[in-house]
Amino acid sequence: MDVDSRLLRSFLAVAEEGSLVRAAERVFVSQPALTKQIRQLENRLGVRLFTRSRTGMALTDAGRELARRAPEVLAAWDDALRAARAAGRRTARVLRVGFVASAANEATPGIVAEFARRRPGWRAELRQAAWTNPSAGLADGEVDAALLRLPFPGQAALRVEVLFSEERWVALPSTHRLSGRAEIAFRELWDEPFVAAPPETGAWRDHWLAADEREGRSVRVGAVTEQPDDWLSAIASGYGIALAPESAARFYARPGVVYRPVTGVSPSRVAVAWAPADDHNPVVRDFVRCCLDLAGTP
Amino acid sequence: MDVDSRLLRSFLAVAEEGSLVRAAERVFVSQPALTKQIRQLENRLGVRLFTRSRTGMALTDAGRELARRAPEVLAAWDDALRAARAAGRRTARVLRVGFVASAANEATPGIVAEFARRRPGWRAELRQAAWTNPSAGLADGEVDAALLRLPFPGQAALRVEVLFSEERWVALPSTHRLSGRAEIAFRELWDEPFVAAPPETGAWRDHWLAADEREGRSVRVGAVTEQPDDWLSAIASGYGIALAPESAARFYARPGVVYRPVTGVSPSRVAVAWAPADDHNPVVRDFVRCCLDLAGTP
DNA sequence: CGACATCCATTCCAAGAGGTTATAGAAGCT
DNA sequence: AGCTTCTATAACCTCTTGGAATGGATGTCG
Repeated sequence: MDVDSRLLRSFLAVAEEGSLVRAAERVFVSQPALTKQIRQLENRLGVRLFTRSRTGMALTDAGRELARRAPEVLAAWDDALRAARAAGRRTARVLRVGFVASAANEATPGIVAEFARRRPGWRAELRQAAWTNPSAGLADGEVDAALLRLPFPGQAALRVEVLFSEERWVALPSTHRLSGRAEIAFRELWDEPFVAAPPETGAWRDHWLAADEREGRSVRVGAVTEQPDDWLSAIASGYGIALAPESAARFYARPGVVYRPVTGVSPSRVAVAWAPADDHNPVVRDFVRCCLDLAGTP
Repeated sequence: MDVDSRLLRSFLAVAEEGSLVRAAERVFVSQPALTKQIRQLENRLGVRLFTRSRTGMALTDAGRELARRAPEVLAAWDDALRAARAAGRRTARVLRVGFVASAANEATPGIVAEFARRRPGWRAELRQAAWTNPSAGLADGEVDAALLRLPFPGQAALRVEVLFSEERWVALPSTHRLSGRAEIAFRELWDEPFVAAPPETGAWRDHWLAADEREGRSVRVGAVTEQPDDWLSAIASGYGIALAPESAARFYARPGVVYRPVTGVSPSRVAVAWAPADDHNPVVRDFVRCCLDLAGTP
């Protein structure tokens, strides 16, 4: 009765999409591969899970039953694996800290050092997350704590402590007509194309487009990027401009890109976040303490 | 984070046995295969699950955590698959009925026919179970109902209705010194070697050895078999004798084996059993009804 | 003290699972 | 009729996985 959990995930994707083609691209495999996976699952169960037709794949009774139960099974599964990993980290005395690129700043090395001082024997392991993962792996248990920019999707389900605020500047190609200005009013940028984060990052994307500080005007998106490198390239190549924390001017300097202060946009806030399950985890608490203590003293 | 459930089962086996070699034979794979499976699981989790030594495999903290959670995850998994299968059978209008070989009798075809009459469109599917599976697949959800001999292991967790009683006879090799007798007292057989069911069948095995009707004397086991064919062969070859229901004389006649009435042993009881979860399942209830109605009328 | 037994790890090889691309086939839509 | 949009199939390739044999380390026993 052994089934790879990937089969169940594929099954759920097909069940939810109602189509092999759509599910295939969601799960990042080809459509024939999915066809085979589903058939394999059906054979192993000895039960038809879908009725096929030109209009797509519709669940049978058996399929509906499986689709009803599969999510919690997969969740329990992931939980167990996560718990094992966490236990391993505990004995190895490693605290995993995720961060999104833009949250890196001058205080970070100090925080890590201070943590090592307060927790002898422990080590903070930093892992950078792509922008498609706006909670930096906290939401799915990949890390124990995260340094983030607010707001981010899933924020409500996590504990968050704001560390400091930082002005938002704008990153321009050096060839841009405004690149010579010492300071720019945000309203001058309303009609510029922007380099944006992927749509699935929701509120986070909107924040960096300052979507709600444009007095209702819509945003022109000139490019979508997932990583700092691509982001810088896109700006340098003139696909668009972008808001960025002031510190990006130091951390993400690159020929062809200039950073200028912007007036008329709210500042950005950097925070440390952790899972509610770790509220009483002394190691996580210590790390958060370090962050708060060092936030103001770069 | 996809993991084949087989990996988890292997992991549990190693965790429980504390040894790759022993776990390997329990899971029916070679030891190198298990070595690889465990390492694969560890790599995928990024955590050591065992500390290796010549004395065996000892769980790490992470391993202990996983071992603690894995069983219920696997159970939930199996439950979900079982539920899907059951749903499929429901729409296909198939009732699966397990039976152990010795419970087959003259009434069985009548029961199936009567069930088909009462539930038009439905079909009872009979599946014979090996003696190593004394609940005939009911305990693990393979079947919806089962025809069994009492007592059997796991009986307490199931619903049971006795259908009828039947005398126990003895099956002897035709060359046996007592084979000419028309009737035999059980005490005359106390010192004979018996052909027995595998040890894991517990109370069921003891019942057919009449272990508690020997006034304390221990049983000599001449052979262990798992299937009727082997059982008959073992008797015919003189490895031992065995108690059997009277109807076996008709259902399992074979040259070289004779059946004789025995006095001094209690009769055997045939029952229909089902899972408590199906208490209100009208189809199962109907089937049970058919069994009860036809039990007395071969 | 040497032969042996008992672990787990490693190597090599064969078989199979599972993926991809290309294509077929069915059926609605314009 | 031609086009689109589904799923199914075929052909091919790669990588995984399991088995047998073997190695290495370490107790154990005569």
